[in-house]
Amino acid sequence: MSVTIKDVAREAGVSIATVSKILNRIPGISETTTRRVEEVMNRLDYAPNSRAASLARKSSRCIAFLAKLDESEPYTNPHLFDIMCGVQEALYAKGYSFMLIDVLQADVERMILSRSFDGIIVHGGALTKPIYQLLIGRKFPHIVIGHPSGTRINWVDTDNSLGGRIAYEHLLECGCVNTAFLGALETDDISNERLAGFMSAARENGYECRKEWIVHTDGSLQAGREAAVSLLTGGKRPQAVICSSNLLAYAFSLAAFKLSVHIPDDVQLITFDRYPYSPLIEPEPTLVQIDVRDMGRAAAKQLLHELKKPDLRVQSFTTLPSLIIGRSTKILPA
Amino acid sequence: MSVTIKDVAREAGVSIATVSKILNRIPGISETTTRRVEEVMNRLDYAPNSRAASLARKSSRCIAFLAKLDESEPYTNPHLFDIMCGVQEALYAKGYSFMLIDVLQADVERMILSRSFDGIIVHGGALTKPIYQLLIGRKFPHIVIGHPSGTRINWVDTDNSLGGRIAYEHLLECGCVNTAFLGALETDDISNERLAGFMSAARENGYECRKEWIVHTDGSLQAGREAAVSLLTGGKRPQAVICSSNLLAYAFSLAAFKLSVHIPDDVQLITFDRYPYSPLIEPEPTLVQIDVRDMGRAAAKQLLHELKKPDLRVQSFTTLPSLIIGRSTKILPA
DNA sequence: GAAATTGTGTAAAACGTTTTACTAAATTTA
DNA sequence: TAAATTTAGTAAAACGTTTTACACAATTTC
Repeated sequence: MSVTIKDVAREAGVSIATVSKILNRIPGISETTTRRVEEVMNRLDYAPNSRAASLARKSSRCIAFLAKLDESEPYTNPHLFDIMCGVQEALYAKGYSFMLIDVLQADVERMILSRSFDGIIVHGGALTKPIYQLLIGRKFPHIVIGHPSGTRINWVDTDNSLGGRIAYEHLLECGCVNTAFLGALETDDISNERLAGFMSAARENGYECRKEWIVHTDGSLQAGREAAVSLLTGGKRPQAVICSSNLLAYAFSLAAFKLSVHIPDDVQLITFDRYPYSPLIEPEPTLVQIDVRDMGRAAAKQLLHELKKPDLRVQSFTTLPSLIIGRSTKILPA
Repeated sequence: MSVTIKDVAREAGVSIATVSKILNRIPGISETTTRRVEEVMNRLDYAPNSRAASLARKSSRCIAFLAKLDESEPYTNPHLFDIMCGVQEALYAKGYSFMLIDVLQADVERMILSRSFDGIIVHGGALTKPIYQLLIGRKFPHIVIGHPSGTRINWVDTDNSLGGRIAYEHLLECGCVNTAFLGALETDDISNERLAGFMSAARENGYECRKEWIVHTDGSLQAGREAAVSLLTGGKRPQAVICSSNLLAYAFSLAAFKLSVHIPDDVQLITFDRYPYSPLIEPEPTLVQIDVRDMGRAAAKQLLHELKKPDLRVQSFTTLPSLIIGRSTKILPA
C-alpha cells in the first residue's frame, strides 16, 4: 500500500525507533544518520501516518471549535467566520488541525470521551450551561472567545470598554464635547461595555452625558433610523454620536442624509467594526476596529499554551481595539 | 486512565471482539448479550477511542474543507461561511468530522500522504492548479464547490443560468418586456451565466435585449451607481433591471432614489442572493435565492457517496435556485 | 444418526506509530 | 589502564481499536 516507517527504516538500514526520533527531532541521532534517513524519506515520499501517531502519542493534535451554526448566525454575527480563520491559522502554524463543530448538533461530551480532540475553543454564542458544566466538570482544556459574564472559565475577549474610551477620546480631539451614544438593547453586553468605557472617559474629562443622548435600540436598521432622527431633531443636537455597531452607524448616516444633516460638518460619527456595513456608509466612517481574527489567533495560542503546561488558575485576557480614522470625524487643527 | 474496550469486555464477561461488533452494529451477537454489554458501556461511560478506531479501520472519518482564508475573503465572498456550515452539518450527520484548512497555508499533499482525512471538499476559490493536479494525479476523493471551467473534476454548483431564466420569467409575469442586466466584470463566470440564462429565456420569448442595456461593471458600489444612473437617464428607460449581485442591486436602489425613480412603479428590480446587502435595499427586493448551505450539504453527501463506492467517471451536478418575491417587482393582476 | 448448517462468540493478528529500557561502542576521567 | 560516562542506536512494548479466521454448540437436513 503506502509507505510506512518500516519501509524507511529498512531502506536506510536503521531501526524504526531511529526514524521516529528523526521525525520528532528527538536528540541522540548523529548528523550523518539523520541525513541518510532524511534522504530516504524524501525519495520514498514518506509522511508519517497521522492516525497511528495520534494513537501512540495519545494526542490528536486537533482542536475543536464550537459555535452555533444555525441559519441566522452568519449575518447576525459576521465576525464568526473571521474568528475561525484566526484560530485555524494559529493552530496550523503550531501543527494542530482545526475541527468545526456545531453546538446545536454535536454530542460534545461523547466527542471528549472518545478523545477526538485535545482541547476546545468555544465561541461565546455557543457557551450554553451544559457545555460550561461539561468543560469545568471534566477539567477539559478550553478557552472561550467572548467574555462570559458570571462564569469562572478561561476566556479571551476584546476590550470593549477601552473601545468606548478610544472613541470618546478621539471625538475630544475633534472638538466634540457633547457626545451621544447609539446602542443596542440594554441587555447587550458588548454595547454596554462600550457605553461604560465612553462614560467613564467622559466623566474623567468632566462631562456627564445627557440621559436623552444615551439611546438603546433593538439594534435593527429601523430602530436605528428612528433613534437617529430623534437625536438629530429633538432639542439640542449633540456634536457627535458613537454608534455601538456598524449597522446602527449605517442607519444613522441614512437618517442624517434624509434630514440634510451633514457628516462630519453638522455632526460627527464614529462606529465600531468595519464589516459588513461600514463600506456603505458615507462618508467613509472613522471606526474603532476590533481585530477579531487576531482574537482567534490569541485564543488558539493560549489554549495550546495551556495544553503544554496546565495551570489550575482561570486564565483570561483581552486584545486591544484600534482606531481607524475616516472622514466622518475631523481632528481640530493643532 | 480512561475506560477502554477491554474494561467493558471484562466487566461484561465477553471478548473485546464482541464489544467491537456491538459498537459497529455487526450482526452475529445475540440480543441478550448486546443488551448486557450496552448496559456496561453506559454504566462505565464508555466511548470508543476515535484515534485507535481510525488506525485500525484505516479511515479517519474526517473530511477536509479547503478554502482561501485570507483577510479579504469573508466579505468578498460572503457565502463561504454558509457553505461551510452546510458541509459541516451533512458530514456530522453521517458520523464524519470537518477539518478546515487554508490553501494559502496548508501543505495539502503532505496531509494527504499522512492520511489526515479521507476526502477533501474544495471551495472553488481555492482550486489552484497545483491542487487540481494533486487531486487528479493521486486520484484522491474530492469535490469542488463552484463550477471550475476548463477542468475535468467532480463538482457541485448552483444553476446560475437557470437563475437568470427564473429572474426573467418572473419579470415577464410582472409585465416587463424590456429588461436590462446590471452585471459584474465580463470575466466573472457567475455573472455571465446569469446573463446567459436571462438572454436565452428572453430570446425564447422573442425579445432581444438592447446592447446598451447589458452593462458590465467591476462589481463595486461606485461602478454600480454610475451604471445605474446611465441606465435610468440615458435614452429609453428599461422597465426592469436584473442585478447580478446584491451589492449592485443596492447600488441601483440608491441611484434610483437619488433620481426620484420609484421602485417598482417606475422601474422593477430583481437581484440575486439575500446577503449581505439585500436587507438594506428599499423596498425589500424580489430575489433569486441561492441556498448555498444546501449546496454545501449536497457536496458533502456526494463526497461520502463517492467514498463508499468509488466511480471512475467525473461526477457533477447543480442545485436549484428559487424565487423569493419581495416588493421590488409587481405581478400583473390575472 | 451422521453430516451439514447456523448461530454465537473468541483468540490473535493487524494498523503504524511513539516511547521506554537497554546495549554496545567510543570517549573521558581518575 | 580500569572505571565511569557519553554517544548512537536498537528491541520490544505500548496505544485501543477492527477484523479475520476459527471454534464450539445447537439446530437442521438427508
